[in-house]
Amino acid sequence: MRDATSSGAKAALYDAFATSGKALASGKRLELLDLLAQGERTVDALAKAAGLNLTTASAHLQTLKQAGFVATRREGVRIHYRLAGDDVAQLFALLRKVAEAHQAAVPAARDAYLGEDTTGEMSHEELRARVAAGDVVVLDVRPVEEYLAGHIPGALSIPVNELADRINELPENLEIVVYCRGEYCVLAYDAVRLLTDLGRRAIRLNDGMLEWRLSELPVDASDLT
Amino acid sequence: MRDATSSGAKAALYDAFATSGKALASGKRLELLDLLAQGERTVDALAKAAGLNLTTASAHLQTLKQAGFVATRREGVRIHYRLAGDDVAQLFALLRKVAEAHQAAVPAARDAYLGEDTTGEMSHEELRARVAAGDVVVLDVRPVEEYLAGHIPGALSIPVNELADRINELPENLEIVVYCRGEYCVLAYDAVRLLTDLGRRAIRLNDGMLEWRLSELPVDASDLT
DNA sequence: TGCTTCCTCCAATAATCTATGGATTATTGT
DNA sequence: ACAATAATCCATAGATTATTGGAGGAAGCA
Repeated sequence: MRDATSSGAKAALYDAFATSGKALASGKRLELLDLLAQGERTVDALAKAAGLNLTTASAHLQTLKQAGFVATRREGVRIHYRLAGDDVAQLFALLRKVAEAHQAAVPAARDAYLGEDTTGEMSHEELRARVAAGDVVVLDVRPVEEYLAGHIPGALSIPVNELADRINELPENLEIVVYCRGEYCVLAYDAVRLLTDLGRRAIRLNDGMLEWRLSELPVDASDLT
Repeated sequence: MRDATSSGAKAALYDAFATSGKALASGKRLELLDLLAQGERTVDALAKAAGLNLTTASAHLQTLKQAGFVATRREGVRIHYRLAGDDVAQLFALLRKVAEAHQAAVPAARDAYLGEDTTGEMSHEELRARVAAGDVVVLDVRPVEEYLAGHIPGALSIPVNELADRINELPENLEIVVYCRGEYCVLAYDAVRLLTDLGRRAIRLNDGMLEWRLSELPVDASDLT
């Protein structure tokens, strides 16, 4: 008797966990999570950033909401989505880490997407020392809205697509430490390649904003216009 | 040009992560992961323990293998599956934690499955003190093969379904601290209810074997026959 | 009130996933 | 070589999910 009841309850519990698992079961949704880890966004902005039809993006967001991974906030006519908590970002980061560690296809796909890294990378410990020494400048190459939502204190903001035009904003004599969203974000790779092609000394930061936040390192949020 | 290439590569990378996400997208697979977190098992044993058709279990295990979550070892005619690493157990545990924190359905499903907890639970810190004081006995109520694959040092093994018959193996004067697989494992709940009904003092350990391992607490493995 | 914008809901189709029985492969024992 | 056992592979029916266009609901503004 109890067995019959409890076996249904057992399946219900595992299925509830699986509801959250399902949220991680689509590349598009993971892309949305990656964007949301940078800060809150409207549905429309998310759809554009992820290259999705508005309706499709909305549907994926509903799936994420069912899993409890995102929360919403209405502001006038638009609805802002955000991650429901740091633990969600942590789960997302761990999924990627485990996938990279155990799934042969990931390193290959990673290299194909990010391209070669000719310069290596710098740890945040080293960055702190070099910043203290006045030796480097930190550059955030994400879209401005993500910079505004939270960035490394003291970092300059030049989105990678404006970098060629605005390179004169960067001091010529310092090494440039570039970061973007996270470990698998292509922007910093592209930026470092561009900067070195233009004769600057540039290196990627080991962490993107995602890892930086999860390490509980300090974050500045601007409310610049 | 690079954009066209890289957008395909981008999707490929996210889809590779999603392959691992998909492994978490079915209640049955999560149940298999839960079992595998206790130690390696053959396909047949897993199928029986999870109440699955052998073919279905095999198919789910292939999905887990594709995600890189499990590894196999052949021994004669049978194939033993095991988790590919501690990080997989960690991911599984975090998924459950995040789901419970953010998904309203989980606490309800949890209570429906586990039943009421009338006694509360004991932390592993407290357990250590009580064991040192010779105040308690630790009881593992999982199936014997899981006990053999790894258990808390000094714990007795009486599977919950044999508990009523073998209760005389437990000292009468000590409080009994019961544990099983993990936070959502019903065995310890059932055992504590049974023991208290039979007039013993019994309490659940806060951790199951999953959490115990992940906390890097000491584990004994027997090679009893 | 009517119009616009942003988003969600609904319906339909295509694609994918789950579960299962039967066939196939790998290994062991006779 | 043959039979037996354990597991995977294959084909398929049924269920679930993804995507999209269009309708509908909620604010805000004229």
